[in-house]
Formats: sequence, C-alpha cells, structure tokens
Amino acid sequence: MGAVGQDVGLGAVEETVRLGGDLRVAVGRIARRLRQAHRTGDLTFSEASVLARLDREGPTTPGVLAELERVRPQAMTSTVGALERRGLIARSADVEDGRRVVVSVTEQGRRVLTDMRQASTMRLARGLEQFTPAERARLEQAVPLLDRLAGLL
Amino acid sequence: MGAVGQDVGLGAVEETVRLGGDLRVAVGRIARRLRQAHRTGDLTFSEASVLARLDREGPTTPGVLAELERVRPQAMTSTVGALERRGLIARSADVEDGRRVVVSVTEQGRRVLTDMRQASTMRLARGLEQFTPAERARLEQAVPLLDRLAGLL
DNA sequence: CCATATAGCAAAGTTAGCTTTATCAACCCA
DNA sequence: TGGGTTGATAAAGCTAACTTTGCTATATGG
Repeated sequence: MGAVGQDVGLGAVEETVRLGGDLRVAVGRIARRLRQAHRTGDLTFSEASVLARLDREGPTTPGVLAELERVRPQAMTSTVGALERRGLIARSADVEDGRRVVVSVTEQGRRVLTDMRQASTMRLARGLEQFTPAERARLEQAVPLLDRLAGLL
Repeated sequence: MGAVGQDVGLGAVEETVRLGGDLRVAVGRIARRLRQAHRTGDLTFSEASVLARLDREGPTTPGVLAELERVRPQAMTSTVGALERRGLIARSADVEDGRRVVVSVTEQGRRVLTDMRQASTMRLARGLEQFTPAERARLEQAVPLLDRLAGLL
C-alpha cells in the first residue's frame, strides 16, 4: 500500500476524495444558483425529480416514490400533492388494495418535461449555449454518471 | 436555419434544452441528497463554496465575495461569519480603507478543504469508489465545465 | 466641512424541503 | 372478529440560504 518507488502525485483514494470535494462545490453552486432564480410557477427540484422519474419508470405509488427519492412518505405526499394541484400528475385509487394510490404523469406533465418555458431549464440552456458542442457532449456523458451517483448517496 | 435535407433527431436547440433539463434533475438530486445527509459540524454548500473560492483566488473582501457568489452582501456577512466562528477563515481590517474587511483562509481552513472527515465529501467519495477509473475520469473532466456553468448562471 | 456614497453588519421574514408526531382507513391473520 | 400492520395523509417544526429593511462607520467630492 502507499506510493512505492515513484511519486506520481496523489494516490487513488486521495484523488477520489478530491474529486468528491470538487464535485460537491460545483454541484452546490449550480443548485444554489438555480434555486435562487426560481420563479413561481417553475418546478422545484423535488417536483422535477419526481416528475422525471415517473415519466421514465411509469406509474407507481407514493410510497415507492418516497423510497426511490430517499425521503419519508410524508414528504412525498406533499411533493405529489403539489404536482397534482398543477395538473402534471394524476392520483388514482388502486383497485386491488384500497390503501394504495397510484400516481401517473398526465399529458400536461409530459409536455412540461420537454418545455422551454421552464425558467430553470431556459437558464441552463442559455448557459450551455456558451459551450462548444464538444463540451456539451462531455457534459452529456457525465449526466448518467451523476444520476447513478445520486442513487448511491 | 433548421434541419434541412435530413432528419438526424433533435435540433441543436432542442438538444441543449434537453441537456439542461437532465442536468437540472441530476444536479438537484445530488444536492438534495447531500443536504439531507448534512451533519452538524459539516460545511454547508455556501460555506464550502466560499472557502474553496478563497483558497483558489486568495484573500478578498466580503463585498467582492458576494458579487462572485451572486448574493447580497448581507448574505455573505452571515456565511463569512459562520466560517470565522469555526476558525476556517480570518477577518482583518484593511489599512487603506477603514470600511473594508479582508477575508483569508486560515491554516485550519486549508486543512478542512482536503479533509476526509467532512461527512459530505466522504459520502461522495464512497459513492465514487463504485465507479471505474474511466468513469471517474469522465466526471473529473466535467467538473470544470460545471464550475464554468455555475458562473454563467 | 458637509452631503452623499460605500462597506459591512444585524435582524426579521421568506421559501424549499425536509423531519417527527399523530390520524385514519384498508388489509391480513390467528 | 378483533388486533396488529401498512399506506397515505395532515399538521407542526426545523434548517439552509436566501431576501428586504434599516443601521453605523468610513471615505470622498464639491
């Protein structure tokens, strides 16, 4: 263990820690800036996350969504409630189990996901336009990794 | 302008918007998970951002920091105050202008930046260990882009 | 030398996004 | 059929991270 024979800079562990720190700062800055510029009518982070997940993985119950998003069911109740109030998702009763509720994306919800009217998305897109296509491609390759990383936290 | 002759999927604008949306969800998820797992004694996002910036760019005044972080000077007062209370930065009077205060990183602050005792950094590092070196390299290449992006927002 | 601008700070208020505590209805099993 | 479990919800409270409002001290220009 440890650097033997030659000094090639940092060890693998130290580099990973450093990457973690850098990533934390970068992600934190973007998140803070976006939250700051949040306009009423725009989706919050939690809402956007749930809506995107529902669109990708199909209808589920609030309880399952809570597990996937790593929050208490009570927190999901309020997120789901907010999305429903805006007509982006629909709650329906489960016929097999009267306790259960099934949540699914509405047409309007699907439209919002590809919408440029979302202030945050527009803001990000305008920033991304300043990048070269190669740089955007690099970011695009990083997105699935970031998603996976979020799942591991 | 527009797609002429052949259909190669989405146009450049639509793709940028989609990348923006995906990035927003991914960044939001990581930020929410990290904030959730925040332990007392750990740096907050704003504190980490300011401390990292001070380390990279050297001593400055709270006012300049506020501009760089895109917040009101009053918000920076509290962030700087929190960092000072924990001994990570030092406030000193400017000899040339009695109104000004100069903020600089202390030795302890510099130590914290490369510290694995930070709960968030450890959490991220443990997640990153599940990635292949190639994947970590891809993330590493994305970090400066994310930083630049944050500056454009 | 005085009016105005600038830098920093303090306090109170706001919002997102959680949590814990508490209810209630529906299911399941002995 | 009665008792415990489970799913969803409601209400209240907390923290991070801002904001706006208002103050004080120092600097500066006519």
